[in-house]
Amino acid sequence: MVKRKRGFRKSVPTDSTSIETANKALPDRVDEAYIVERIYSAVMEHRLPPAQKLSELKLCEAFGVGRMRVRRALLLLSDQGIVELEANRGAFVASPSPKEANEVFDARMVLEPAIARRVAIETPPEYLAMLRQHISLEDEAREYSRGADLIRLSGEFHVKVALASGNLILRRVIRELVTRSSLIVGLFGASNHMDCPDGEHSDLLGAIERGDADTTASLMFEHLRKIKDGLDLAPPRPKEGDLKDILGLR
Amino acid sequence: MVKRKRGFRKSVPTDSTSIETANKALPDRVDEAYIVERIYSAVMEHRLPPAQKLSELKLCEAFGVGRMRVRRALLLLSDQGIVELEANRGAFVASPSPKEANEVFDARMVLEPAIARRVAIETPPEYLAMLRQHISLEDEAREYSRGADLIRLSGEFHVKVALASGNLILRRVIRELVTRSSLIVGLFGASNHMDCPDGEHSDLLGAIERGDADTTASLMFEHLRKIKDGLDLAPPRPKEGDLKDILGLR
DNA sequence: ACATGAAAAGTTGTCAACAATATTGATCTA
DNA sequence: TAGATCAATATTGTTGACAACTTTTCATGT
Repeated sequence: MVKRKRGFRKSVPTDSTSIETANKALPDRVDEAYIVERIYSAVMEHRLPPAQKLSELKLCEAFGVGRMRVRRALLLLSDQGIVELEANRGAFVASPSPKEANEVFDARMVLEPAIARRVAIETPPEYLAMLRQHISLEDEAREYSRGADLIRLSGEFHVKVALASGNLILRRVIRELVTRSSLIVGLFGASNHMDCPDGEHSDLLGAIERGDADTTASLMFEHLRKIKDGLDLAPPRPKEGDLKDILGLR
Repeated sequence: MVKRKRGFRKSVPTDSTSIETANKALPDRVDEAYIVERIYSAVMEHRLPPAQKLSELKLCEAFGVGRMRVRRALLLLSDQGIVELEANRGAFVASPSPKEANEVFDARMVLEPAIARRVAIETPPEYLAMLRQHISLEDEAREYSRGADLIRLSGEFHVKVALASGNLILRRVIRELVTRSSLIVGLFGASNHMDCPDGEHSDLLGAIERGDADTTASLMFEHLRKIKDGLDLAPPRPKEGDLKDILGLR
């Protein structure tokens, strides 16, 4: 993405923030890509809620970098729809409208079945092992009711399926959509949070392993449809101008 | 993408560059998105060749903006694989390796048939009209042997098919891949440049109009395969270490 | 108490100067 | 002449200061 050669971070703050919760040791060289990755992760784990303000100063302190790095990272994130930049107001975690949410899931329902079909047709065995292992992680998280992990793992499964195509472009596209979906589920997720219904990932992998392309594709499609149907996208959140309607003053 | 409110460009140079060849009037507000769009276009029209140096100073003069804007635009472009940033050396139009070229076309052959199928199943009529009109533009360019236009139009057709899904996310994904393909064709295009063979776009649209989803998908797949087969991706360009091999000094 | 509006504080946007690195070109040597 | 060395030049990377804008605070008047 962006190459660089030398340099040192200047100050490693010891306090933890909502992004650096894990308090991992920062890498020697913190570049834009690293900041983007961490924010990606935080969104996937629902640690960064939609509309959360991302102050430049706070991010600078959290990552121990100058403002330039942070601004570049935020620009990249905004280009991917994870962050929204408002002029002179700063950066906020994106808060997709129902319309955008629809678009994201619509896109996933077109793309992911095609990718899954392709994976079913031809996959290096090491990827199959990876997917099996991933599902066992999900089972574990479910068994011990570790909700946060389960949310993240459910999303990551879809990214790993795309990765199993061996094509990093496909992985990137799906990863972007999955991350946005994570925000959407956080916003519109119904009470009964069946984000990724229990056995479905396993069924899907079964079809892949059998090389059953058609079943794989339709399982993926239905899987996504179920997730989407589990959302409450009905009421387009009111905009400023709708105040009269809301107050019944028409 | 990025919002802003007020401001003026400061100086509008009158000279034309390889990017601003058309010498269009610059918009009142030149933001990153505009610069990105113009470079996109220039790549699609093969006016910017692979490995072309994109000097910050030249771009600043061409667009009449400060260095910051240019750098941000270049960062976005590099994130999309259109531009490569080398530390302390600057920005260059990307020059995909055969491996990357393969990955791009591989991704397209997975994604585009799925998108086209979806378009065949359900498309607003205004989009169908748009596609028909586009094809007539292609015919015209072919008839009058306007090669540059034909190249650009051939790529744009694929973007418009994605747009016909009504989903801007899908359009964006395909646009990125088509632009990269344009670089690839420029690099590896065979002598007999059958970039997008004559009647194929028309056949494809026919299947879409009939609502024949399966035929649409397979026509798109075969169409892309033909383009890819028309490339000469065989010899992975030698890297530094291979010099001995090349010179037969093993 | 409430609303209004002005000042203050805080945050983001922009720019210009400087530092670090790469490139060019001249000079010298074999 | 070819190659190497080193200074001069040009380009990119980074930083800090300042300008523009937003938000908050607080005083004032009704």
